[in-house]
Amino acid sequence: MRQSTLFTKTRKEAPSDEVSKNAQLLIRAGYIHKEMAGAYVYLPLGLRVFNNIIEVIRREMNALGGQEVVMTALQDPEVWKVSGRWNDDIVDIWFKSQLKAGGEIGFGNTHEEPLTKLMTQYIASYKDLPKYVYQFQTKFRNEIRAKSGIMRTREFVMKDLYSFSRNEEEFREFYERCADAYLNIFKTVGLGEVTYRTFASGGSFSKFSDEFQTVSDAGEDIIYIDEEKGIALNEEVKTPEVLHDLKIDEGKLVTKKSIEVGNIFPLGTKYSAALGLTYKNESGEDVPAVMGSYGIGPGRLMGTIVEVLSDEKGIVWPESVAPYQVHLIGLNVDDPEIREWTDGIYESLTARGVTVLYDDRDLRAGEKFADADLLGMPYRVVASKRAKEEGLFEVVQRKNGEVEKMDEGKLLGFFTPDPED
RNA sequence: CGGGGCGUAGUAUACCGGUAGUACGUCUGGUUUGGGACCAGAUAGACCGAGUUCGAUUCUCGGCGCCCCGACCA
Repeated sequence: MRQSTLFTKTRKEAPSDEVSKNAQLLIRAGYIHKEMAGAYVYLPLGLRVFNNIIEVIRREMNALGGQEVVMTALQDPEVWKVSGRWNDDIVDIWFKSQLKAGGEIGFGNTHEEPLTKLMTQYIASYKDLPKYVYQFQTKFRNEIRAKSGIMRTREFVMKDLYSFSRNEEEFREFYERCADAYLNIFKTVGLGEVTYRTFASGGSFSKFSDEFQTVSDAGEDIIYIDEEKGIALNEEVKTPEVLHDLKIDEGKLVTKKSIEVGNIFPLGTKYSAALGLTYKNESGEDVPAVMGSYGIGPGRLMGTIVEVLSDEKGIVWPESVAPYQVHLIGLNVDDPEIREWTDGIYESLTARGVTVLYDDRDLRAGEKFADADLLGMPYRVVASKRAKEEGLFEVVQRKNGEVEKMDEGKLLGFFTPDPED
C-alpha cells in the first residue's frame, strides 16, 4: 500500500473526548473513527488489524472442529420469549424496534436462543453430536455507559461459539480444549505473558465460568493471580470456600487490574431444554444436548493489544495482527532516481508476498519516522539516497528499536515467508 | 441510572456582556530535506432552542451531545 494513496492521516494531538490510551492512539494513527459514544468505524488500516485478529481466532476455532456460520443480527422475539430473555427486566441491554408491517424485532445482543433453535433442525440423534458452531457477528448492547474507547461499545463484533454435546463429560472435554485454544489465541496476538485463565462466576448454570483476563491498568476487573499455578480468580468469586476448593494459598495471590478478553461458560441444558434441542440416545430416549458458550470480541482484543503493547511513541503491533509487516520509509523521494529505485524495492517485497506499507510521500524524514512509530508496523525499513549508495538498508524492529543493516538480497530473504510454512 | 465535568475553525486550545486569538492542519509561493524545519500569504469557528439585555459565544433555562467516577455488565 502506497501511503500517499491512503485516505487516512495521522494526528499529532489526541482527541479531547477520549482518555483511554487505545482510543487515543488508534484515532491519532487513523485506525478508527469515533462515530458516536460506543460506536467506532474501522478505517482501512484498522480493518486490516481487525481482520487479522479474526483470522487468528478463526484458525483456532476451525482446529477445534468449529463450523462457521453467520446468524442474523435481527432477531425474532419468539425464541427469546421461550427462554424468558425477551423481558427487559431480565436482559436490560436490548435494542428493540417495531416492524413497519407490525410486530417487534430485536437487535441481537447474543445468539444462544436463535442458534439453539436453528440446531433443532439438524440434530436428532446421538450420532449428530457433538457439534460446534461459531460466527463473527455484530452484537448490539444498549449499555448505559459506553466507555474506554473500543473496549466497551454498544455495537461490536463478537466471535461466539456454541458447543452441543451428548453429555457433561463430552462437554467438559471440549470445554478444556477450547480453553487451550483461547490461550493459544492470546499468545499468538502477543498477550500470552499477561493473560490468565480466570475463575469467575458461573451464573445459574454452573459453579464457575472461565474468563481470560489480560493484566492491564486499563482493565475494569480485579483479579487475584496465582503465578505458580498460572491461574487467577476474579474478585467476584474470591471466597474462603472457593480458595479452599481450588487449593489456592491466599498468601500467594497477587492483585491486578485486568481486561476480560474472553469468556467461556457452561450452559448446561438450559437453552436446549427450553427450545427443544433434544436428541435420541442409544436407548431411544429424548435427551437435551449439553451446551457451552465461548466468546471473544476482536475489537476489544485489538484495544487490549494497544493498551498493553504500545509505548510512548505509539502503537506496537505484533506480527500476527499488524496491518503490514514492513513500513518502507522512502526518503529523498523528490529525487526521481531515488524514487524509482525505492519503488523497485517496494515492488520486489510485495511481489514476494510481504505486506508493505510504503511511505512514498514527499515529506521530511522526521515526520515519516514519527508516523512510523505511531502506526506501529513490526519492521521499519529505510530506503534513501544514502541506502542506495551504501547498498544497505536500515531495518528497525518497532518493539525494541533494534537496528540491523542488510543488503537487498538479505532484505528480501529476511521478509519472504518460508515456503515450508 | 446517581454524582461530577465539558461543548469555540478539520484538530487542540485562549479570551471576552460590545461579533473571537494562538498553534497544528489545509492551500499558494520560496528556502529546506535522516527524527514532526523555516519565511511570506491565504483558508476556516461559538452544538440547538428559548429567555434576560440596547447588544449573548459569554448570563439563565430547556434540549441534544461528549467525557470521567460509581452502579451495571445476563
